[in-house]
Amino acid sequence: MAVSKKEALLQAAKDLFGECGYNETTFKKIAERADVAMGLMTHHFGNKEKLFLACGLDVLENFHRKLSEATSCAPDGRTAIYNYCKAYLDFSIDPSTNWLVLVRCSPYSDMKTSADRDIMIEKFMQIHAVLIDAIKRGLEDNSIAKVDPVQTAIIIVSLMVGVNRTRVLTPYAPEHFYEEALDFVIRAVTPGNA
Amino acid sequence: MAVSKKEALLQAAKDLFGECGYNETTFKKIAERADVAMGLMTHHFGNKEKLFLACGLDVLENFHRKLSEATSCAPDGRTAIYNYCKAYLDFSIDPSTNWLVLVRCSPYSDMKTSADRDIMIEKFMQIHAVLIDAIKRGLEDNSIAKVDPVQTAIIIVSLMVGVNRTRVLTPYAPEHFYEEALDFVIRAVTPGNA
Amino acid sequence: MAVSKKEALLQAAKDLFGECGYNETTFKKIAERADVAMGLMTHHFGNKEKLFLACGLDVLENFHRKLSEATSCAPDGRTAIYNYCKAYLDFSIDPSTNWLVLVRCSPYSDMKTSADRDIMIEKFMQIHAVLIDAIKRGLEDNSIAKVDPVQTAIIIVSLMVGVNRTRVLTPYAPEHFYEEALDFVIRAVTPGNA
Amino acid sequence: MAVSKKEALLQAAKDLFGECGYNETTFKKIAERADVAMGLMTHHFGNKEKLFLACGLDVLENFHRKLSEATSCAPDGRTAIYNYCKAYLDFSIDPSTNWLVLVRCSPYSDMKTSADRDIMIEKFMQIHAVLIDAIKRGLEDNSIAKVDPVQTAIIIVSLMVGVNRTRVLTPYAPEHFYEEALDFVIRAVTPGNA
DNA sequence: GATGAATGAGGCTTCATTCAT
DNA sequence: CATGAATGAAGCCTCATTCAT
Repeated sequence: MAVSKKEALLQAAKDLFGECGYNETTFKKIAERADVAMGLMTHHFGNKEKLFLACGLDVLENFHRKLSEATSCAPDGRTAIYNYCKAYLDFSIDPSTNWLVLVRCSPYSDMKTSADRDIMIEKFMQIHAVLIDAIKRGLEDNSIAKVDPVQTAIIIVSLMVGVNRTRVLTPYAPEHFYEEALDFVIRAVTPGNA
Repeated sequence: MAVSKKEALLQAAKDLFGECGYNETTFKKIAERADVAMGLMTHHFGNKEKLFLACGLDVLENFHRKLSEATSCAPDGRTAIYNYCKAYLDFSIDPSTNWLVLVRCSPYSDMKTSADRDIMIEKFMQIHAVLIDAIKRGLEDNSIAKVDPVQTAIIIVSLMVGVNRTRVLTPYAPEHFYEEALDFVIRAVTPGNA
Repeated sequence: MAVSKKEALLQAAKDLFGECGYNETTFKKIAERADVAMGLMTHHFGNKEKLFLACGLDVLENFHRKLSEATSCAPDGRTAIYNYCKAYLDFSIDPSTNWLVLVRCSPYSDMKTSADRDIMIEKFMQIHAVLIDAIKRGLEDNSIAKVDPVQTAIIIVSLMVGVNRTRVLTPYAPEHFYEEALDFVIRAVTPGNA
Repeated sequence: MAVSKKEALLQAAKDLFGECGYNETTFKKIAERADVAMGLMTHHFGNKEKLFLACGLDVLENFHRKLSEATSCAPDGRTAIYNYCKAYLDFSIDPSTNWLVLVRCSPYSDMKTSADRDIMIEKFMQIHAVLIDAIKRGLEDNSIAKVDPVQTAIIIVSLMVGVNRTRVLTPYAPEHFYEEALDFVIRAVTPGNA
């Protein structure tokens, strides 16, 4: 068998959570798409929330890797920030990443078990950490203005969250919206602008 | 009776949609909190989605009014933009506004009827329009840099969306986060920074 | 309507719990026998355990009334004890009393919620109390031997439990088994036998 | 390996049937406690009911042996009866005997296959037979009153059933309850009391 | 307008049992 | 003998919605 049934299940779940959101994604839909029995889900993942957690973490891990790669190859801090944002936005519109899982489902609302939520929160922290490092690097090599790394990182990530939601959830995003957003970020951190 | 049963119902619904999200908010919970019969819900509002629509529009109308007031009293365009963002963020953390209705429930996921969704989208457009006007004013009175009003408005709103989600849904927001975000916006539109 | 649907539901549940035991009695079976929708069960009784509690208490209340009547009309304590045991055994083989609910289902095993179990335990205590009072009466009017009323009551009830189970659950009970059991009890409490 | 996997399975099953009852005891729980694979269950025992039968018979065989030993060493019939009851009650509160298997699970409700049930019933008959023999012995050596051996045996066993249930399932049993019950039995069979 | 009993489809989950390895 | 992934029927319960009063 090319992929195990467990993998097929996880992929089907990622697809459906991203397409339909948490509540509209039913065990039946997942089982049908993965072509396995319904009971296999609780067998492998325990329950719906744990399955969602597995999906979310899977996406976040790939995301984290992409962001790390993008920043580590940058020649300076400012470029690292740019690369981070670019990688973020690219990832968010690449259908193969199942990014929508994290947009259509809310780790903060759909996960009722606080232990599971904490795992997710921890993973998100790592995403922030990559950007914080990039900003610190920029401060050291003087490629960006003097800003507070943590505050700035969270604002930039928030901007990414916002523009991404605007693009994938609403009809308001104009052409070249992502490019503009990248400009906006760089403008805000470039020395001489503060 | 001070408030009509219909009003009590709408208020209970706004509270619960904001607290629990769309799916976890049931007719029974709403009826109990409003202390009315379940059947009164469909009687007055038709169905759950229409009730949610009524809640969302109610919040959005108050939101729109607040934003309009905030921009109209500004002495110049740049201040209008600042006031807009300030009013946005203030509104979002004022419990009496039931803002969470729009955060915990997604007009894009929870509303299955496209007609209802269109009404909501139209209302959101008006929110954007207020900021676009403020930016145009800033371009005319030269209080801001030369930017594309629509692009910039959507990016700023996206930033508001992002920082708001960070603040009300996650544990990542540091102290003075909203103030920093306001600075970030002003920095990005002030002439000489572009 | 002669009987309300809620009453029909309770009766069907009593019948089925007695016939099939707790686990083999399903919502579907009950709903079908009562000819109502499945959802009406949780609407009226909350959940399966609460429904079972309602059944058990209903049977126990009738039981308690029968035992009280039987003892109160006795001319002396010894007869009161006899009447109690007779009423107990008669009740246990009268199909219209739904006694089997308490034999086929175990209030001690099938009720997972301790609050519910406590309610049941309390009700059983009242059953014991009736016999304790009869024994005390016998001690006062000297119609029985000097025995400890509580100890003796619990042993007699235990005997009732045992002979009842033997009769309704096993194939071992010979003819006139209940009469023999009554003799056995009276023999053990009659003065001059101790 | 000290114990075979089959033995480990049987022991785990006896423990769990006694702790949780028939329905709450799942193959998964048993397999986990015995630390063997689930599939080994059906492999060795066929199905759940057969496994339960094996557990019940195992307990009953030990029980039968204990009762036989207790009566055979008695100097007279009355003592044999006493020893029987004492052994019964001692067995019922010795955790190592897994007696609870026969209390928490009902051979009459939980075994749907009548063939299996018949095997169990037959085994229970042997339990009765031991007491019937003791009573007959008492009639022969005049250590007890003139009673019908079968009737009396079944009543005494019923009493054992009842007091045992009172002790292990309910909170009603007072101190020295078992001693009192033994007295009660002896009082009822001692000559001069009838 | 107002009530809440009644409906029934559908969701998540459990679990004995099978079977390929 | 041993494993545990896989199955699928069935259970309990939820809940928006209807309707007679």
